[in-house]
Amino acid sequence: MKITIKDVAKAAGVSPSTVSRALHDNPRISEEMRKQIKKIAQEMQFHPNQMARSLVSRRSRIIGVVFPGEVGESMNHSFYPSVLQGLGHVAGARRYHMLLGTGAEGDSIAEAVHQLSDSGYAEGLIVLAAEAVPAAHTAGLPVVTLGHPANAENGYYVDNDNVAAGQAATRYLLERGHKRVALLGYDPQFMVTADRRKGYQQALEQAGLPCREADVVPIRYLENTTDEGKLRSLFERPDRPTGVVCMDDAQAIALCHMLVDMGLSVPGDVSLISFNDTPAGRLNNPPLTSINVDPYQLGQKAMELIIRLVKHPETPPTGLTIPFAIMERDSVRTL
Amino acid sequence: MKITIKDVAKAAGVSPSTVSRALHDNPRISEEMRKQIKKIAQEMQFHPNQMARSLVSRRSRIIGVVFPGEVGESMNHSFYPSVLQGLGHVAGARRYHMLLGTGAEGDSIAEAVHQLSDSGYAEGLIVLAAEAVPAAHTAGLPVVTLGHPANAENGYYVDNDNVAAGQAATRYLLERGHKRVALLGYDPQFMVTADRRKGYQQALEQAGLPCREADVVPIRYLENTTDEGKLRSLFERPDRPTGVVCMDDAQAIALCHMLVDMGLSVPGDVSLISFNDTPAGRLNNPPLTSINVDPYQLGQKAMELIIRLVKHPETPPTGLTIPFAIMERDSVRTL
DNA sequence: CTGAAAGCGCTTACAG
DNA sequence: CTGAAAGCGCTTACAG
Repeated sequence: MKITIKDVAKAAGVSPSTVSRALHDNPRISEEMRKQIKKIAQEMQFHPNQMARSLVSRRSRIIGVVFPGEVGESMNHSFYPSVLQGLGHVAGARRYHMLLGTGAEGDSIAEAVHQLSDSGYAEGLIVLAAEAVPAAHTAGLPVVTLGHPANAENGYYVDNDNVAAGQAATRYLLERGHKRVALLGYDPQFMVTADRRKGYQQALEQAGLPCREADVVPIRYLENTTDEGKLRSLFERPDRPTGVVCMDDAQAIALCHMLVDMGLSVPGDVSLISFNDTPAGRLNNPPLTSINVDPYQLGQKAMELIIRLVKHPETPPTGLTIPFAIMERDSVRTL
Repeated sequence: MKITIKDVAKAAGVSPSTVSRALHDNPRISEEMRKQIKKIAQEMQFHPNQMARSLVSRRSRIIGVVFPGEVGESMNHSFYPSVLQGLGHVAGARRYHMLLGTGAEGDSIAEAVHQLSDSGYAEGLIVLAAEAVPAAHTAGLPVVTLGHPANAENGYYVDNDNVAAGQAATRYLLERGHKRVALLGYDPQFMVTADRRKGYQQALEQAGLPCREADVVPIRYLENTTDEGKLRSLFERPDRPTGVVCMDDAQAIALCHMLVDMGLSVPGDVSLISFNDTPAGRLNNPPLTSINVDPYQLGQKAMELIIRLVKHPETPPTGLTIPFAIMERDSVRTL
């Protein structure tokens, strides 16, 4: 039923070897033979069986991709879709495929990695999280992570310089006359926010400003009412922050709503700068000044790196840093 | 280097056939032998080569998934991430993998389908769009689409009853005293919006209300200023609509901004009901009354259907309808 | 209950 | 320039 290389060989009156070579543009085949065979293969709608091909070549042209959290969950973040787009474009251009780390409900990222490497299909893995991936789990597959792992020297990764970004965001506010700026969304569990916090502190120090414990609000989402209470009280104080650096547009938007609800105006009373430059942030009122971390390029570079890596496993550890840009809009006021 | 079934056989002092059978829990192997072999395999960290396995079994346990538009692009829509989550959960539970339709910049959905089926890895395809997929492109692979194809009788698909949904949304407004309701976001290119429009018209007719051409605004996004102009003029008229059905929360949010900008209040002057029940819609001020089409379940059912289909290709054409629900919030006022 | 053999569909030295 | 043969790593009738 399914047509094989033998069928083509028979139809062309040659051996399977010759067909194989013709299809691969092996130079040791006469020009006309090659054309002839290709034409026949085309007519017969022959598609070489990838399984067989991969079995001998040891190359599947498949890269496994694992997302943090549950599959799709992280997708809601606008950051990941852009990353995926970057990954997809270079994968497509290089004729590679992406295999998704699926996983039953509640599976951890380690399990997804495990499952993907065990599948035996992927030649390499892209892990969209900086958490160290236990080498034992990757079954020897090369891995590139998005975000630098704890021991950056030994890893393959693509990342922003998040301490520089945190510093830049903070400085942006300081340079516009803000003396008390808060940091919203710090989560010690995530390297990204830890790095940005570091930059935040540096900027404060360099400006000779104190770094108050109460000013960094270590929450991730505003859903939690306890946390919202903490936030509210921060802005109820007479010496409230006049500027805040938010880890994500979504937080900034929620904060906006809260402030307006409290009778405070943005940027009239409080200026906001955040991260990720999302569509929602652009649609916000006021449109958010936000740092674009170039997720598309992060994705591109990650895919390029893993492809290089599967082809040349001896590639020395590599860390790529993608530049970020402050997108100036209307949520920051100069004092 | 990479350890094979032969190595395990040698270590266990049996033939490869026996190892294979033990690993597959073939009943014709003694209990102790099975355990023994499994233990050894485990210790040796043996992972059977999937390529070889698939080559003989003709089963890859891989389902190809193609998204509309460019890879990742559609992900920004919150609808697709949820679908993906549904797909991923059942795939994971059934030990299936998902292969993404990648594609170079600007590739069409047809090309993605083509590329995926040509890859030879996928046993079946899920196409997240209702556009008819030319059979010629699928190379005989079973396909399930999200959204009913033009000729629903012959297809395999999962969908909402979008005419009922359009009708329900419209009726929701009519029942609350609205006499003139507009429809925003109609795009003849998409079956979904065409179906909803049909439902909108039915609701109007059933209420004995006229269906004015000017009241259906056939645009997709509000980015386009010309379109915004058209919209504005619609609401500048004294007999402006008091209610509008939006195809998506994002449009409703943008419309909200526009109305506020025009000095109109939501829901004071204009009531809004939209589709997709997104996080952004919930965070909007006011929170949006929106129809949840249950994308997660759409994904689950689609994956279940394709898996059934690859196992039993003789399954007769099947169309699954997923129920929707109106999530009542604060963007609709009773007149 | 277990093994030897054939085969899945391709590729690639090895001969010629 | 082309073909016959061996082999990629597994599975599965076929014997015993």
